[in-house]
Amino acid sequence: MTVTRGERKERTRRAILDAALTLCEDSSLVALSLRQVAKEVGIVPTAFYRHFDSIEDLGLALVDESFVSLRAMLLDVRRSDPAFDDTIDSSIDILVDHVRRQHQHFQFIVRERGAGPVSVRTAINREIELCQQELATDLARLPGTADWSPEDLRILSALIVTAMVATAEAIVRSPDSPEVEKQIVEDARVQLRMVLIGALNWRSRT
Amino acid sequence: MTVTRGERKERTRRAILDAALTLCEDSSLVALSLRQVAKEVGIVPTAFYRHFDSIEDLGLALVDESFVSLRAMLLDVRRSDPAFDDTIDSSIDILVDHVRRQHQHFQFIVRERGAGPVSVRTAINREIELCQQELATDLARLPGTADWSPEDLRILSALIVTAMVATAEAIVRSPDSPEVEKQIVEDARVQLRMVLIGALNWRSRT
DNA sequence: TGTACATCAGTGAACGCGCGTTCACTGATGTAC
DNA sequence: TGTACATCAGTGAACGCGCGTTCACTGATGTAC
Repeated sequence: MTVTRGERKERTRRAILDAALTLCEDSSLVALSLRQVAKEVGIVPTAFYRHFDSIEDLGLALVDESFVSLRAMLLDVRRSDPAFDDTIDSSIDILVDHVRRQHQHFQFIVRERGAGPVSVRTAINREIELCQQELATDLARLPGTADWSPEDLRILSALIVTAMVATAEAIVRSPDSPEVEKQIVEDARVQLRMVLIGALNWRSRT
Repeated sequence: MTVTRGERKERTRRAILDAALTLCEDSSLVALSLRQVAKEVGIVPTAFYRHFDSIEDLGLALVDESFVSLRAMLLDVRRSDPAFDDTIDSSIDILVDHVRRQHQHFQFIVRERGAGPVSVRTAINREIELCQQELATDLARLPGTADWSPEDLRILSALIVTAMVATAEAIVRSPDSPEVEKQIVEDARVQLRMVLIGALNWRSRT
């Protein structure tokens, strides 16, 4: 006995998750059928139920998994902490690198956030809100934001997250052309600089 | 004869478009069936074909229609042209007013942009790109941007469009609570101010 | 104005297909003794 | 170590249902004379 029953089950579960992510590259979870997933994995449709209650349940598992990889990225960003101006470049580099390597996860998040089953949408939006809050506490440590109100930190954080999500979306959507991607990344750098220049010239009103 | 055959046909077509928009409030076009639409309208499924080739074809018609109302909004924004600081407030007021009144169109655009059939996604992204270009030429007329490069105008325009789309998304997604909406609108104002302050302190490098 | 014919939006039956879900099952893996 | 039993991931047949699409049709509206 080289592999246990538990290991085999875990492998099939993994294959189901991967198949769903792959099938979701072209369309949304709401257009995905249990039978399509089973066929892609190479199991009989009823075997699906040994692992998930429904496609929606599978979707929630994919949300968890996707945010694990996104949080790993945010941890990388937080760890790198050089001089101010480099922070922008290195943060974006880390984002782009993760989007490229985990493009299925990012694509899943950005698409299902608006289009998925209600429970999946809710779960994703809650996670993104948490990311915004974490970013806000990070921003509070930046020089120049000492006297900001929590409100303004929250608003700036939301703006940055929106811009970065849009950047990730653009990369994921763009054809695999290095030039196009380079342009998107360069645009993101400039946008983030504009936002931070605005922020540093911003007078908190409370 | 009070109504002509052409008028009757137009009414049914209108009813199909409205039914599709209503059914798309909860889910995406890719999860919408021809039979659901027909049932909602009160016609037999086959009658659908007198008006559209497919759900995808119907989707493209909805894209056209949605951007007609969005362009009407942009025209309103462009018309109102008072002092600089009021421009932000009045522009956002106009946006919010349109989102509230045409919320089906806005919801359709933001959801199907990422989740719709490929042709629908492509059509929406092309239209949004046009809006960005138009905004860029508007921004060029603002005081302080005279020496900007076309590149930087384009990038700023993209950032503003991203932030406004996110605002529209948040309004459409939020419960019909006046307080929540007020908060979203206030956040959008602050974000736009931050961005423009950043922009005016931005030195174009070409 | 009246009649005979053409148009065409909407009808209703029928089709084959993929769907989610049920159920009793198989046989390899795991466990107790 | 060997045997007898339990577990359970995956099987395969079957179900009723909604799907897109075909086809021949109806009957009110429109047009030509």
